[in-house]
Amino acid sequence: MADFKNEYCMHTHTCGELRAADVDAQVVLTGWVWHNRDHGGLIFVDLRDRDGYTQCVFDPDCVTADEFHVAEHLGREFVIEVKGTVRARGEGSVNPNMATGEIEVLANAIKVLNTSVTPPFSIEDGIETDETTRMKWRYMDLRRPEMYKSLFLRHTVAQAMRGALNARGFLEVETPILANSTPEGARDYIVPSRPNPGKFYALPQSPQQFKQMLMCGGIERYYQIARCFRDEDLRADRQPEFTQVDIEMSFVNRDDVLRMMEDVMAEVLAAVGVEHEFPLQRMPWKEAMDRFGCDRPDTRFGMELVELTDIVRGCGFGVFSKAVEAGNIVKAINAKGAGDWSRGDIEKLADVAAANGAKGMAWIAYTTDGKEKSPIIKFLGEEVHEAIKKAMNVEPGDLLLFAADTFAIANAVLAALRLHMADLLGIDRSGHALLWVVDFPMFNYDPEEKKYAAEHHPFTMVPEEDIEKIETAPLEVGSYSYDLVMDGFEAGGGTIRVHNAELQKRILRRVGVSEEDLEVKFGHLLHALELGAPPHGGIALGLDRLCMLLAGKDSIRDVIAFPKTSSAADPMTGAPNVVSGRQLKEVNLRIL
RNA sequence: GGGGUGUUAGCUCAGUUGGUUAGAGCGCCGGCCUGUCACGUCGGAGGUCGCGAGUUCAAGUCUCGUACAUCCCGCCA
Repeated sequence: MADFKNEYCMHTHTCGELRAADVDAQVVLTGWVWHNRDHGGLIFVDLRDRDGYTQCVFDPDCVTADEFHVAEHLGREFVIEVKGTVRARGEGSVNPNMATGEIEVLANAIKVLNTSVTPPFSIEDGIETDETTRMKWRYMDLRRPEMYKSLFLRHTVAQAMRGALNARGFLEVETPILANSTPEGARDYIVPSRPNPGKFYALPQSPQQFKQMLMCGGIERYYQIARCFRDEDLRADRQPEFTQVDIEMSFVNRDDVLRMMEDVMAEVLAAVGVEHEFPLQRMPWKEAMDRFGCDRPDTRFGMELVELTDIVRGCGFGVFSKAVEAGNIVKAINAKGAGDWSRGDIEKLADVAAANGAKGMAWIAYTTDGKEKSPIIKFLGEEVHEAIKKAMNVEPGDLLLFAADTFAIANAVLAALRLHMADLLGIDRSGHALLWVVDFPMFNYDPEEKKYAAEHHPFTMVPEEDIEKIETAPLEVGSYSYDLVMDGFEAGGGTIRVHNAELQKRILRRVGVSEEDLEVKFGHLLHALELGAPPHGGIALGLDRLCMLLAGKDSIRDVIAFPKTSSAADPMTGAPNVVSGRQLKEVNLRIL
């Protein structure tokens, strides 16, 4: 119900707020015609606005013949103004399914403010209309109550963020959209500079460098609800432009940032009516990988990964024993309840494994009537099989799925299978689970490019005792990094930053930055660190993902007013589009 | 860049082994109807089967290509 005054507008009430207490009131409603039920001598019109809908009744005794004729010919989505009297509905005609179902408005005047052609789809919740159609007429899609609800939730989250951060001394500061290309990282969106022929801006992938500069500028506590841009392929949870709640603080350590974020999140969740325990669990990255196979575990259900490398070492099944010999790992999950599945259904799971890089997928099924099915039991040997059953806590009705591969692939495969099986088995994943994943390794190694890369980013502080290993044992270097994980999604991530110029140079060299680029690309940062940069750190939250999860949607498109399709296009406006030859010439560009 | 699924009326979909005039529900248009709320009821209109080739006596249906959407892998510090 509206919680603001109906002022500065044509109506006296919204379509969602009239109640029995308003009976006999003279009211003016405005809105869209939702459903029109013409009974010949009596017409019911459900009038809808963002706040709800109200039944308006047209009786020929109460309006002029002309006005009754108008009411007879109202089409869907006509925009009208109705003046009338609130009256209680008669016995038996109260509608308990609608908020305003106790009353109706007996019209004594109607004015058509605008007509409408037939809408391209029904303005209702739960429609299964193709997304291209919804996006082409996005303004019609937005009239659906659930879309308004999602945008309202997003507004509530954003305002709660602002309120919580404002109360803690954070300044909202805007940083440039016309920025510089980001060294490494995602592909940039680039913008030609007219006064600088041949030179380009890049839209920011995040305000990372600017917020560090703000700390160097003595702002001490900054936040921004910042649009970020990455020219990479889309996913259900990835759009080319998206929104981060970007936060940075000076004179803090990791624990300070995490506690601050927990306090802010507690206020945000309270604002949208979600309960969660605080402080949040802090799970080391290694533990997340071991138990869930990924760095953003959905901890709302079990089916955890179990490492069997030592058990199958030297066993008779070559796929396992050779993997162990090669220094790889063997892990498995126990999908309880799938033991009676057909061989065909189980083999289909290998597609999921293959899509994530597995060369095959071994399995053992234990039927509820005590039988064992598997292509591999005969190779394992009794002793090894028994050890596996014990390690996996096997009972009748269980299905074991195995991965034998590198650390990265085996974990990725089982992490995907775990989520896939949870879906197929209908495992309850309602509610929300937030946790921190901490202690990411500072570097990872890309064997194809034969180089080290930063796991988070190269501005991340490493623990004092690991600094000497940057050159000697980079994979053993830890980091002050943290991800906020919610329901299996990375809802945010951050680090304590390097504030020492020499250390920053060592890290940048480690990830392959040349001496020349140290000056050209990172000179401003390195100079800032030499000029009294305070210890600082921060975090960025993915506002779209957070709202998607809180709204219970499967895609961030449902919490973005005007999202892009998978080809990064907007069917409504037609963007992107060609530009004139004159425009190209002005920015010194020629299309190849 | 790769894989899966899909594209038939305004919307959501069905369409058998390749075979007569491509169907349904909703919506739309018209008639009737004074208590409905997914109103009811009678009648009607509405199709480049995404696009382009090919096979065939014959293609919505088979083959190839292509576009777009959607999910995933790569990618996303």
